Amino acid sequence: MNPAHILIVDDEEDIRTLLHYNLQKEGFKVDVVADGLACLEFIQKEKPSLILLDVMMPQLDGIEVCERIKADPIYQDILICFLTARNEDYSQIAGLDAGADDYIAKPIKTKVLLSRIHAMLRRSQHNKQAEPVKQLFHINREKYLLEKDGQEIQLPRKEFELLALLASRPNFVFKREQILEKVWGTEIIVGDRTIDVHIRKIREKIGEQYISTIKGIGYKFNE
Amino acid sequence: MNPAHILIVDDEEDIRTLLHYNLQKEGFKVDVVADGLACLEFIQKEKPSLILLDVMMPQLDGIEVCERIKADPIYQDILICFLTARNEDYSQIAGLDAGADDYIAKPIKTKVLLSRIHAMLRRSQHNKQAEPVKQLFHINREKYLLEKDGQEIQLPRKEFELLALLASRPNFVFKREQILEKVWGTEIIVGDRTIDVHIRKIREKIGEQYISTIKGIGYKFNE
DNA sequence: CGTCGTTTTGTTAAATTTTTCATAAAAATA
DNA sequence: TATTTTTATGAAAAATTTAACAAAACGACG
Repeated sequence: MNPAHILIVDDEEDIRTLLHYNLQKEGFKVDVVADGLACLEFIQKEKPSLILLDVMMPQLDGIEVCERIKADPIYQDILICFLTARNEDYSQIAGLDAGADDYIAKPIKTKVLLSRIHAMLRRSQHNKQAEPVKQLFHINREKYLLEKDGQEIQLPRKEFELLALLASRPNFVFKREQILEKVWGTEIIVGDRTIDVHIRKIREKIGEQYISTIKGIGYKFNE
Repeated sequence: MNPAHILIVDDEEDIRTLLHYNLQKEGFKVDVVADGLACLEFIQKEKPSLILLDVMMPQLDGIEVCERIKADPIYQDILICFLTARNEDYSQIAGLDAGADDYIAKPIKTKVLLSRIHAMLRRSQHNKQAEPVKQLFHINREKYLLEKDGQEIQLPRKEFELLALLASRPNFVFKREQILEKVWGTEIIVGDRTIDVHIRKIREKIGEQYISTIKGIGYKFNE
């Protein structure tokens, strides 16, 4: 099993360095960003298993970031752990209500940190095991291609993004608006037929059975 | 949904009283025992949703109790939250490694306590939904389908919305106007027969027994 | 500048969903 | 019981939504 991927978000240089060092030593894949906005940008490219999120940050605070992340179905399964100053009781409350999975009070003790991280990962592991775990279908973001029973299938960018979105949550029905927002963004306006056409092209390439239409709602990727 | 059932385990009279009072006020079903052994005996008779477990107790300490509980598969899904003195880092670690789901440091602040309890319950709620069908009837909004004794039933949009509305409050009689307002909205005007027809289609798909007609008023979903 | 692959749009056809209507059946009321 | 009101049913019309196709617009690249 791959090592868990942890993203550290904190505005203080010292903390970033300390956490980075300790977590890497423990064998985790670690990335670091300095503020909330960078965090949101990061997860669009890569999806970490867990985010250590400082609450008190300039610009966009941790609570806000957490709410935005948890609001998006694609990111539901990213674990979020707040880092809070010891007496910020309010933050603790708001944070957990914002959907965080845990929080750790500063100053951070390494042993506690590691223990709680392991506990969180174990918990989420537990949840995942309930789901069927077969993947004969793998989206390779780096090479921009799709690996399906050994063969590699090339897809143009938009088709790739669309398929990647659907496949990111098998069986979840993505509404057309959601698809437009995720794949095209809010600025670019394209007609409704555009989605259909891309779906058809994808179906031509990977087979009909993987994507089904939910009429009046949208599309979903079948497990 | 029934209120969560919480068991308090602490050897200090004051703490027991305080927690009991606050949790009961919040609407939980609360029970109290004074030591680890009593706790183990209690859960053989009744299965609480969550145990607040003091770590430092004479005879059998919290860690030990926790390990024993989590060792038994029947009790896996009981949430355990430790109550620990603020600086017992060792306990925190050992406790989480023993399988606890969270811990709260003493002195306990009521707001923090409640928030964390709610967070834990919410998490476990979440997990349960991921698990294979427990309820024999579940409206799955994400997959946009109905799960009934293991099988998944697809419904067109209007039928789905209508069923979801009725099922959202079993045994509650929805008036026709209410149904129109909720499912169709106030702008769209449709004839009265439309509701009947949809009800019929739903009945065809899920069986007669789930929806009954209250003549002159509306419909209800039977539990 | 032209070519090629990608992306978007518009049109028409097909499929499905939603609504209406006429009539039968059931229940409530007088 | 007769009458009235309300709901169930079946069939068909209307509306909506998606698929399929063809063609235009776009963009990268030699």
